[in-house]
Amino acid sequence: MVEQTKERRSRRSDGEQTYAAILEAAVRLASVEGLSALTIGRLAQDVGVSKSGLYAHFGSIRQLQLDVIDAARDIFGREVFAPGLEAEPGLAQLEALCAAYLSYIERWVFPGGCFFAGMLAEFDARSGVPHDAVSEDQREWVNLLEGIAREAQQRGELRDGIDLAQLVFDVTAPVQLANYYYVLYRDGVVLDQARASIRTAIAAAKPNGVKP
Amino acid sequence: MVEQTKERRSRRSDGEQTYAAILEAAVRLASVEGLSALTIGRLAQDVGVSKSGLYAHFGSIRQLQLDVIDAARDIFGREVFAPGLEAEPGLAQLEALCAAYLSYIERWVFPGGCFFAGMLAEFDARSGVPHDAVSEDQREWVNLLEGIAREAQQRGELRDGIDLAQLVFDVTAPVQLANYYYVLYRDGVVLDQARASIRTAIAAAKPNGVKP
DNA sequence: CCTACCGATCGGTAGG
DNA sequence: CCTACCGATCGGTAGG
Repeated sequence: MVEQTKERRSRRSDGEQTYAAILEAAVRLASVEGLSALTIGRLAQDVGVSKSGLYAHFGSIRQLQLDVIDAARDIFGREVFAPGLEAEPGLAQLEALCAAYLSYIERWVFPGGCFFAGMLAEFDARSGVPHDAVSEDQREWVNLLEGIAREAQQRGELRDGIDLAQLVFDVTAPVQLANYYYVLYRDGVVLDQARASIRTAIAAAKPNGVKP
Repeated sequence: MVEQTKERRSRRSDGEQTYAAILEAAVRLASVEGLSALTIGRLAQDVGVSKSGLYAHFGSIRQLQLDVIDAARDIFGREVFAPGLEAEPGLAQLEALCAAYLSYIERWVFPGGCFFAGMLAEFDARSGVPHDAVSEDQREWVNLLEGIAREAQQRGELRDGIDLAQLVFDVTAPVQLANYYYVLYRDGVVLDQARASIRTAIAAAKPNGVKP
């Protein structure tokens, strides 16, 4: 009896399935127009439910925004962190993470480009919960990359006296700019420019690399 | 008589003065919260006029947005282009423009960081008039810098076979990321990282510089 | 999950 | 420049 009920419900619009469908639509909308442009009314119309239907799932627009951020984090983890971290720890992993990021941009995982690059620009100058979430997410990226750079250093893959934070900045800047310009112009040249920039920064960090 | 009338009007809220005050408030609001967050009602309350008072000046929210963009362009020209272009044509000018940009960020010319970096992220994925304006403004920046790099090349300041577009990308990426991170964390370290990044890129472009 | 509703605010207009 | 208004949409709630 119980199983039958479950089956019947999941064949239609099961609660979880609806929730996932709503979140996916919300993430896509927020990635293109910003989290601030995400309204209950528009989203309800997009998904084909009533406004109060959305309130049953999220309770408030703030909670919806938080759930959207969490959903985007899952996607980023799956599409960038996971493949990037499969590489050998050390410089190879730093390169792999940058490559995974550029691939994620190139494959239009989000229709508006990197969700978190969008959030960064949308909330950097404001205060509040989304600003703090952006702040944490950027710290997480930088801290992860600095940890990987430190691992590379301990493995002797870096020349003496290198500034790890500077190295992370030097690979983050090109991937970030590539994201905005790729979305704006939809021209892959900028991805190649970012790749060249990263190659140069990593080559310059190696012991036998050119010293600036 | 005419002069007296002019004087009396300018002592109060002259039309031009009101227009300028409205635009300044609008530019500041848009720089922090985005051009999409700029509403007639909020702006009217901020400035202390009625909504229809704003319509007398701008006619529509779209026109207000265009006027805001134009006002921001003037400020950018005065604060970045003008001081940057005072340097000697060639590599010195490329360096000076980047330095002027970072100074403009550091001095909080706009309370939300670089107005056009904000616009880039807000409208890169949308279509419409603001998107096209963003597109033109970014092209203008890149074209100006590429022209300066070409001038440097003709003066023999660059090594053979250098990719001018790549050089421009390599100095634009750090200033762009520095803007977002400086607004987010309000920590000048990121400005120094951008300066170091630019120094390296320009040094590597010189004939006697290190070749990657 | 739905319909039906709330006050507030949106862009914009009429008339002065 | 103002008051007074328009229909549409906002986030959210009541009651089912």
